[in-house]
Parts: sequence; C-alpha cells; structure tokens
Amino acid sequence: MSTEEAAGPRPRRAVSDPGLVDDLAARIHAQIRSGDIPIGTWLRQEALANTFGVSRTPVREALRKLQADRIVDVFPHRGALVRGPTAVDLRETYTIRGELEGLAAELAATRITDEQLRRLRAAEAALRAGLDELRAFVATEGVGAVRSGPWDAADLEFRDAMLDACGVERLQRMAAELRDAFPRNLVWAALAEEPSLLDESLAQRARIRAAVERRDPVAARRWMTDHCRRTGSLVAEAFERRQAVEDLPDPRDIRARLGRPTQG
Amino acid sequence: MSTEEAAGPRPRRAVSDPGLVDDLAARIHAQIRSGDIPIGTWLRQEALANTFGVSRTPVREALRKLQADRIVDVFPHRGALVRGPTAVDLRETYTIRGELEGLAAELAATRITDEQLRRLRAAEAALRAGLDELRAFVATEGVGAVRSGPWDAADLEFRDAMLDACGVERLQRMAAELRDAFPRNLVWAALAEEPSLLDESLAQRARIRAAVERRDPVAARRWMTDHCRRTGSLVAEAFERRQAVEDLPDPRDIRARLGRPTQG
DNA sequence: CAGGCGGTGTTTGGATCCAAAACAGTTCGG
DNA sequence: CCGAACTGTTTTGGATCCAAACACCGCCTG
Repeated sequence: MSTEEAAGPRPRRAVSDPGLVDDLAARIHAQIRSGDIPIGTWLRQEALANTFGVSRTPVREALRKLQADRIVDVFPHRGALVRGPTAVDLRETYTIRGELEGLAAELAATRITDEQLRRLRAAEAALRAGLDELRAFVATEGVGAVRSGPWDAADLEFRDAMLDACGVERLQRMAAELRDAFPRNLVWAALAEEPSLLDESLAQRARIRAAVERRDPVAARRWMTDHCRRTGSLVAEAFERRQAVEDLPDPRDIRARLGRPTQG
Repeated sequence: MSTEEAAGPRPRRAVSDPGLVDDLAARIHAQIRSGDIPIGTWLRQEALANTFGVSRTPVREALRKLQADRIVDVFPHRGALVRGPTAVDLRETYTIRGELEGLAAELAATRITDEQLRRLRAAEAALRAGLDELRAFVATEGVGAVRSGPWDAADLEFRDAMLDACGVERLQRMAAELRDAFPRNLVWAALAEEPSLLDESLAQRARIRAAVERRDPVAARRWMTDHCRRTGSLVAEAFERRQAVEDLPDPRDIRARLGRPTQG
C-alpha cells in the first residue's frame, strides 16, 4: 500500500521565506479588513491574479486559506464570496472575545514585565491622543468622513500589548482571529458616531490597565470581560440600526449585492 | 485599474456539494487525528494524490487549508509537515478550552432544551459504559493494546452535546478546533494508563451535567473549567513523561523523524 | 405575456507541463 | 581522514490547458 508519509527533507531555516501564497492571502485579507474589498464581493480568481501579477494557481491556494479562516465562503463552481457578519455573529464574537481577552488580562496581571507595562501605558496614551484628534475631526468634518486613523491603530496596539503580556501564544492567535473576523470599519464606525462612547471605552481601558498595574488578576479579568461585552453590544446595536436603514433582503442571504457579472 | 470585485453569480444551494478540496482536507485531517499519519510526517503531494486518485493540484489546496488550521506546517520548497504539540502547547490549549467550554456550560445551563438534556444524559451513560469496557480491556490485554474505542466516542459526544446546547455556533467551532488541534491518541493514551483517572473524569462530568440539569450556570461553568484544566494537566504530564523516555532531540525542532526520503 | 429551453460567453476546477529549489550521494581537494 | 563543491534525482511551485458548471440572453412555445 502506498503510504503518503516517507520522511523527507529537513528544513534548515524555518520561516525565512514567507512564500508567495501566504503573502497573497495576507494581502487579500488586509484589503478585506480595511474595507477596500467590501463584504459580499465575489472574488474572481483571474482578476486577483492580474492585480497581483501572478497566475491563478497561487490565488486559488490563497483563497483556500482564507476559506479555512472563515474570511470567505467558497462555493464550488461559483467562486469565493467575502463573508459578512450577522448581528448575532457580532454578539457571539464579542462574547467569546470577552472570555479570551479576559483570560489574557488575568494572566497579564500576574506575569507582565516592566517593559510590557510601559508598552501598555504608551498605547493608552496614544489612545487618549487619538481620541482627542478624532473628536476634533468629527466636530469639523462630520462622522461620515471618518477614516481609519490613529485611534484605530492605538486600539489595536493596546490589545496587542495586553495579549503579548499574557504570554500565551495560542491565546494571542485566537484573539487576533476574532479581531480580524470582520472589517475594522464595522467596529469603529459604530463607536465613532457617538464620541461619548469612546470616552467610556477609554475609561474602561484605564481601569484594566490600572488593575494589571497593581497586579490584580481578578479585577483585570473582570474589567476586560466587561469592556469586551459592552463594546460588543454597542457594535451589534449600531450594526442592527444600520442594517434596518439599508434594507438588506436577508442578513444570511448570499444573494445580497448580486449586481451584474461584468461591471463594464 | 482592474478591480477584483465585479459582482457575479449567486449561489442557489449553499453547501450541497462539499467540493473535492474540502473533502480531501477532511480526509487527510481525519488520518492525522486518528494517528494513522503520525506527527512529524512529511506529506508528499504526489503520494497523497495517488492514494486519493486525484492530481496534485487539489492536494495542494487541501494542504493550504490544513496549514491555515494549524494542522500542518508548510515550508516553501520543502513540503508540509504534520505539526505536533509541545507540552506547553498542550497546557495552553487546555487552559483556553477551559474558558471556552466553561462559557459553553454556563450558557447551556440557562438555555438547554429537554431534548438536548436527554442527549447529554445519554452521552454520560455511554461514557460510563465505555469506561467499564475499557477498564476490563486494560485488565486483560494491557494498556499498550488500547485503541480508540467507545469511550473516546462517548467523550466526544458528551462535549458535542454540551456545545450544541450552548447554542453559540462560533463557540462550537472554536472548541472543536482546539479539540482537533492534536491527535486523539495523545489524549486518551494519557488517561487510559491510569483507570482511576477516568473515574475521576467521569465524576467531574457528572457534576457538570448535574449543574446544567438544575440550571445553575455558575456551578456549571466552574466545574467545566476545572474539569478541562485538570484534564489538561494530566495530559501534559503524561506527555512530558513520554517525551522524557523516547528522547526526542528537541521538542520544537523540526528535524525530528527525518529518516530517509524514500523508505523502500 | 409568462415560463421553459437551448445557445453563448465566462468562470471555476482539475490535470499537466516546466522551471527552480532542495536533498542525497559522490568526488575532489586539503 | 574530513570537509566542500558538484551532479543526479526528487519534489515543490507556478503557469498553462482543457473540460465541466454556471450565468446570461434570446427564442420558442403554451
């Protein structure tokens, strides 16, 4: 019987070359996260191949990775569709994030280093600065013109610092996976429309940071979990409001955004 | 500029056809989970293609999916290597599982239906029966001869029933992902070597079931988290013992199990 | 006029082909 | 005697090719 094992080559350098497919997947994912490729978009293999200057073969493999990460849905003989969350998806995701990041905060409170603590404080400061700037921007330009800015970056940095401090690699990865489960604009668009919510969000994070600072695992976890759940409720509610306005036929229905085959 | 969107076809039936690639990935994954393909095996594309009667193209896409699921490591120009956990991997995974399944138990306690509760009880009964049988088997045949049996199946069924009862789809998926992160035999081989541990494991589950039955979310969560952490400790310790005996050069080192290219 | 039917163009899916990379065994030089 | 370079073989990676599936459109029929 032909076995598929047969031990073979031994890799000298582990991950020096990222590999074309992984790079492609990361790039496509980035465009989806940023909103450049909107939810409900059909990803055409040939178009992607052209834009990245490669053939369809590596594109197809990249799409399989994105499928496994639940970024796109692949329909046999039809193509890959960029997944969009439903309101319950949002709630569920934030609930789970509350658990995972809560655990991370708890662990971080017991084992954070001084260096990591400095990073956390810096992120909080950046968050505060970004909030001021964003509020000023909204006051002059309006909510609609808001684009991904320093507040969003600081937001990610704060979370990354916390996850890094907890020291559990798998936890980092899983939390990141949840964070990237849907485009960023869905998140901060919900919060930016009411600046007072951002104040609240910042205050919650200050509480978390303080708890970690004084090495209080129980409080750190509690505040972090609360923070995630509260944020999740806000995002989900905003999403539902928005969905009520533009009447998408069905939240779960794939037929949304069908348009026409060639948009010429 | 050529855009990669261009709205297109609308899928009629959602998931009627699994698709060859998904099927392949599932089959390979199953063989890894069952231990038929051991950890550290180099997966040769052509060999896999031959065994499944297809060409290398779909095999490569399937491997990309497994890579995204962290089942294999893909090294550019070298191949795909079946990942094996380290002891810290095991501990981390069970810690996180404690959180997720704890949450699941908490939710299940509040919203489980009578039908689901019946399923949970049935799984517990099967677990008990499987335990008796396994103990008898170990007494006559010895630990070494133990293979995946009804106890393992009942174990999975109990967890699935609980996750199903919690009603959060993403939670189900993430817990399943953790459960399948490494071969099953690593798990129950650790527990089977000391039957009293299985008694303890069963008692813990009875406690959980009882808490869910009386709709006590706090207790359900507590017992479930405890159960997962305890199991994780046992598995990790057994793994460390085993690893100490067969002196693998380095836990993280890829060069393990190098052998020769063609094992003819 | 509505609904079913087949033609046509487009897109995906799998197989095949070829070049580049890596392993293994050998040879050459110190 | 040991190590570095060379060569042959194996395997992966990307491109290309062809068939099958699907969407769109017009036509035909009831």
